[in-house]
Amino acid sequence: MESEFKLREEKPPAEMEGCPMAPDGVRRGRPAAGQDPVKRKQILDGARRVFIDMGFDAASMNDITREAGVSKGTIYVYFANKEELFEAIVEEERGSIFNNLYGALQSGDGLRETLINFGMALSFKITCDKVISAQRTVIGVSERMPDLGKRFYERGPMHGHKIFVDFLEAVAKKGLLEMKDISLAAFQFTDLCMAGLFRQCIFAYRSEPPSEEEIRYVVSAGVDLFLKAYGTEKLRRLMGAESD
Amino acid sequence: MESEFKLREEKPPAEMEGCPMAPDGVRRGRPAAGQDPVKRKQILDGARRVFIDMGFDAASMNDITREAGVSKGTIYVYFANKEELFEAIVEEERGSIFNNLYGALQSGDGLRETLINFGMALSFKITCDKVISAQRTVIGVSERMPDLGKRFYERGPMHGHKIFVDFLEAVAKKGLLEMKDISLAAFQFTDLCMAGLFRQCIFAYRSEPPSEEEIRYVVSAGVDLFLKAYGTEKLRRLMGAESD
Amino acid sequence: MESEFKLREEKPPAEMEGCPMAPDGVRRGRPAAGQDPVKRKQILDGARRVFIDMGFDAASMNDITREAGVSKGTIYVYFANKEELFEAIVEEERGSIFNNLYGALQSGDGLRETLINFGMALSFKITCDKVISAQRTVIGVSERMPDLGKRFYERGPMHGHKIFVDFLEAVAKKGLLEMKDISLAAFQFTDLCMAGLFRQCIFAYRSEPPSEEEIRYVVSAGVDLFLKAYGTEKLRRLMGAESD
Amino acid sequence: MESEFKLREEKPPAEMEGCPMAPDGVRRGRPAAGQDPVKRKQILDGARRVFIDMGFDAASMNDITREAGVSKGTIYVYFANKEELFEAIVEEERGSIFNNLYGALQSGDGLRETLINFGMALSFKITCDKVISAQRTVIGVSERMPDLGKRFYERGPMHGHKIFVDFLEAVAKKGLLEMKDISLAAFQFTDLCMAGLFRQCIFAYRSEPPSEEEIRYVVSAGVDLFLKAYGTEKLRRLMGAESD
DNA sequence: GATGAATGAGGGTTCATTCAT
DNA sequence: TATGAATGAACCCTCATTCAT
Repeated sequence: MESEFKLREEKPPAEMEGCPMAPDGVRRGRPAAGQDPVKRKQILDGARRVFIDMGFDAASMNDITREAGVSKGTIYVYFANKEELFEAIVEEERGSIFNNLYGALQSGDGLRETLINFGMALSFKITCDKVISAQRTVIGVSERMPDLGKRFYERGPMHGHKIFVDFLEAVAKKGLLEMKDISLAAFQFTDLCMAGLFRQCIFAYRSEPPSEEEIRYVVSAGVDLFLKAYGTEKLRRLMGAESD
Repeated sequence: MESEFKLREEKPPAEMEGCPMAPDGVRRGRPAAGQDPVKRKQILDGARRVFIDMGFDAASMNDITREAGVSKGTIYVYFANKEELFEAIVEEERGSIFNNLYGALQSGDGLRETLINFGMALSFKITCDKVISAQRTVIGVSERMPDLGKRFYERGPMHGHKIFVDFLEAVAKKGLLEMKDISLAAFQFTDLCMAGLFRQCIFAYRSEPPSEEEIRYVVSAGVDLFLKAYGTEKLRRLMGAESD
Repeated sequence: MESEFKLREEKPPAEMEGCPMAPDGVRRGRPAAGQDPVKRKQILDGARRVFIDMGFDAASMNDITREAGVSKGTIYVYFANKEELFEAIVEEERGSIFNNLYGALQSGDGLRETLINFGMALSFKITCDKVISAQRTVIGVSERMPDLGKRFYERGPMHGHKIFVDFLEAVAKKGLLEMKDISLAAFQFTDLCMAGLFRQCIFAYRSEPPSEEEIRYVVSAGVDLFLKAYGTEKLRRLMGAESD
Repeated sequence: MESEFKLREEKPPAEMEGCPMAPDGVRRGRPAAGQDPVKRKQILDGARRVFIDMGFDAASMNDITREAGVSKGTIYVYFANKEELFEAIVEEERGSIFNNLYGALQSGDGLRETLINFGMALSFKITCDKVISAQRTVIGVSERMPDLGKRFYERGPMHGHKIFVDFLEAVAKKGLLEMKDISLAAFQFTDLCMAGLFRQCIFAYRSEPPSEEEIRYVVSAGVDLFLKAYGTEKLRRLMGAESD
């Protein structure tokens, strides 16, 4: 991503002399082959829709061409082949799903409220239609492209897991939680927040994503269970005071 | 091919009723079109390997032909088209995964031991290579064939869920557990038993399935959490006595 | 055809000993392979429907199997291959179309009436749905199987043509008609009787065969033309007397 | 391939309007998908040979590919499927057969000569090898694609029929012919001109098309019959004067 | 640099024919 | 003898990729 902008600032290679360039040194006119970020975005936007709706194999480059509104040849300038384009899409999706998912952990609210907010944000995201489709697409190819799935999980859920582990550690330090295995506790928490929901959505057992109320219900129950199991006496005192 | 004769003497499966059969009850002669269970198994076995390795779209009927060792035309005698063959595979897989998964609930053991045994059986099954591959295959098509995914979940995980709910209800009646929402508690339990594992496996973050020790560790922690949250005073007394 | 009956009377070959045979020497039970006229008829009846409805190429042996109610193998006992079966059908159809078509020429009626009756029988036959379909089927393969088309025409229309020529010759001898080229006159007559109709039907320009009134109208006009051109003074006198 | 450039400078056919075109009116660059008239012609030429030689069903797209010298995919850029390609061929053939067939009616010659010339042109055309093959092809599918056959007849023979009816009407107005039913008379005329020939050719009873002499013989006889039946006294006077 | 027409291998499916039963 | 399951070539059509324009 950065390289796009970096390249703009490099001195143009010799064969580019004669290319239109304004006196301010900013190149106008055509970007180098495969370097126009607008076109790249156009391609990715079209490809995302197609790949996520149909899956990797059922998506055809023609479909993508049509959806993106660019020519076949152009796609192959920006991406070596279907697979690389797909990988770029997956990378992008991962970002758009998991970035900004952990902000809830930084509110200064009480622990229970924070956990509920975080749990809901997580559960909402993971079970919403768009994201379920994207995950299906990734899972669908993970047998043949395990590295792709692995990278998706590593930079997505696993990255978030670490953030959450840090959060729990901080809370533990404050003496509000007591967990023998914080990483495991973190996994337990996230899975409690989606109890039953993730698999129901990913297998299309549910045709609609869970409602906000349902998510709140499941997350609340999960948080309660979590706090009952890992909350310290100190936490209980604090919360008792709070609710008074 | 030789196995044909061996198998021929087995009891014919239920769906063969109505086929020509000699008075002695042993079927003679050639089975009806699409009815030879040996050939059918051959096809299903080949197709299973191919579908589960490659996914529905990437699997070609030629691959299946080759893998099954039958001719292209023969497959179309037994199955109307690729999709029906796929559905048969999914149905079969579902059966082989989820049947006999809930026997652990019927041991007369103590509650904790029973839950651990059940949780381990479940977690083992769901995260083993074969089953992960199968689930990927189903998930991969659930966008375009939601009914297939739905049926898989309904007759697989959801069916098991109900069995487990019945179990929990019985235990609750004995006064050992106290749950406001038994169904939710059941989902929490199963997800706690696979805490983190399912998604790590399904996304190929792990290249190996979890070891028995790891599963035991996760399940034990999950059971403890569950019992701490839902166990009654009576249960605690019983367990205390037990562990003395 | 005759061989069927002949074979019945032959001494059964050695390997037939033990076959059921009544004391009167007439074999009961199974006819020799490919010799049972009932089965043959069954096959031909099924094949006729299929071939005539779909044409040679679009007809599948499976369709015929189903329509005839006999097994694939049996068909190949009676007919070496699809083409031979087709030829048998065409032969049969030819017979059923053109046999008994020339009886009208033997009525003792007056010439005009006889010609009208004959023309109508001809025109009716050639333009009725069943026969149009059959002719399309034959014409459709006449490029690739010219002999088949040739034989159809030769033994069908051409045979009838000769009968009609004989008729016209007899009439000419009676001094009622005077034709320089009787064969040409015969062709002219038959084509006048179907003026426009044949091609309209064969190309499906008409979706319905012509009605009896239409045929009568066309045939009457054709006969009038024909008689005006080839009728002698004697004929005119006779007909004048008749209509008085 | 070289011819491409030669032809490129021809006036583009009507259906090319809207294609990118330089201000000088000469189209530059590559034609749009399915729009290159050279390639289209190449495909049609190949397909025509194959379809007309083998009939619709027996013709394979591979055969056409080979005959046309273009790749399979290319055909499908120009034509949606086999049937549409076939329809295009039939349409083309119809045009090439029936266009310019009625010019003979506009010579200023005497009636008899005009009719003979027209009748011969018609008879020649309809019975020549190429056209017989084409008609067989159309007839062969008219059972399953009646609309195609209907359109062929409507825009071909039926269109010509109307032109001929107009001609006869004009002649009748001049008092040279007297026909109660001009349309029927027109059909009678055309069928007299091919008396016996059309069916003999279409059924492959004749392996060779009729010679010019034969056609002249049949047509002359047909015209004579026609004029004898429908000619007025005035016509006879005119013709008598002419032949003196 | 961008285009999209062209490619031809390979997709799912059907078919005439054979031959073990 | 009659059967119909099995065959595998060939069917129509789609596809990722290339390269002349």
